[in-house]
Amino acid sequence: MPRITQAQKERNRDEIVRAASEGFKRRGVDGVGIKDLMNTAGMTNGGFYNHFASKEDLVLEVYRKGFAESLAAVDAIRAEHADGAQSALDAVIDTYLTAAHRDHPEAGCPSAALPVDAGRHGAAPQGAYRDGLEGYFANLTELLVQRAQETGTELAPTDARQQAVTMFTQMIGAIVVSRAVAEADGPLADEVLTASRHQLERR
Amino acid sequence: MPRITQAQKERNRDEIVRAASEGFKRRGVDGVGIKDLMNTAGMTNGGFYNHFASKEDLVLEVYRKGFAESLAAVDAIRAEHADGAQSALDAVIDTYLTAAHRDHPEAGCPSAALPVDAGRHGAAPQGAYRDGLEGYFANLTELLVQRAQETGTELAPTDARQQAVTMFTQMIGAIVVSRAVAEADGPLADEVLTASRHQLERR
DNA sequence: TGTACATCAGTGAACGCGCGTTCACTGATGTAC
DNA sequence: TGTACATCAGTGAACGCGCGTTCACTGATGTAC
Repeated sequence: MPRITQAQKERNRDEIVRAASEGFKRRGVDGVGIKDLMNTAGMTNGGFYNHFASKEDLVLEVYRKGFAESLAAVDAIRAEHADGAQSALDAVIDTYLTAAHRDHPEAGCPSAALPVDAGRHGAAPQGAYRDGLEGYFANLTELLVQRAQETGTELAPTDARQQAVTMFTQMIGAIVVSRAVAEADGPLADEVLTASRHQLERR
Repeated sequence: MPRITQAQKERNRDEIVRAASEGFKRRGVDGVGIKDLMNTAGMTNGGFYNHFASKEDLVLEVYRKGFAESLAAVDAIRAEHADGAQSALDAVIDTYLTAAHRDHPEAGCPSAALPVDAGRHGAAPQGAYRDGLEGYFANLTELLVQRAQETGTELAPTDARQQAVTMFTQMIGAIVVSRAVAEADGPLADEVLTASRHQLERR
């Protein structure tokens, strides 16, 4: 059957990255093998190395692409809520801290799905994680500053930054913990999410 | 050389659990093999099954014992700071959100080291994680109620509980994220910890 | 207390298995004329 | 535009390796008398 079109090759590559992104976020980097990945993408194991030098190579690309998509989603929310920073912030929080996000890590934020993996894998993925995290912090800092301007409140830039950092790490913590107990204790998992949502929106 | 004393057998078993606890918290459950574990504990691989039916069995015991120790440490802090709930709370926060805790997961809290592993492993470890988490929530709720009484502040029990939940999930989030970027960006990792520490102590 | 023997904790090689990676092979694509 | 051939993406078996687990073996411990 092969060889195939160059356009098809590109589509295949995208399919591998998509399968890897979902698999890694759901089961962890070590929880998904090349064979699984390639089968999910509609191919067999051997072809993998026509696209990537190694699994680690793919991991790096997944981190990069995952954060780019995730940050694009935040930008989309901001665009939808152009009426004010407050409603944009609430929308980000409400979108992030949902049972849907908890139950579908494969479609969710890499920050929440891969923090422990990032700490354990090589330097390159960790750098990508760092960059993505900074993107979130910067985004949220902007929104906090904007909100302060809109309401005429005083807010020093360093305070805005600090609030953004605590806000996002709290959101990550809530999702991670909620996922950890989701199967064992659904109500507790829900409580963790709603508690953080209420507390963050009351600020 | 074998057979050995019953007391020695018990000591060997403890040594395996200790090695496993440190290994699992540092490298994840899948990151440490039986051979590693047994060598660290001063034995060879085969003897493992004189103590445990399977690796999963050991995992469960590590979760249980890890949380028990971790909660005992919180109790010790409370005992040391009998002068007031405020100082006890601050001491818990200050102990939890340190670079030392971030850099030494093997000696730290299982809640922060294993949340993602817990979400992915069997039902039994997840139940142990849930129980440990509830222990922390209950402990912090008590401290918050006590503080309210001491300062004569109004605090509904449900509010105390919610504050305890957000407090602890935020602490977990801060440690997890700080660890994720520690090697790639030390200053950012420190910022994450101090931001949460300041925000939690200002409440 | 002393002796004879059954028990069983630790040993380390071996098991089957799945992993990441390699490789000879294939045949349709892309290219040169 | 048509033909001849080099390219190379996908195939799937095979590689070495480390995993969790099993097992025959060992010899000191614990026990029965």
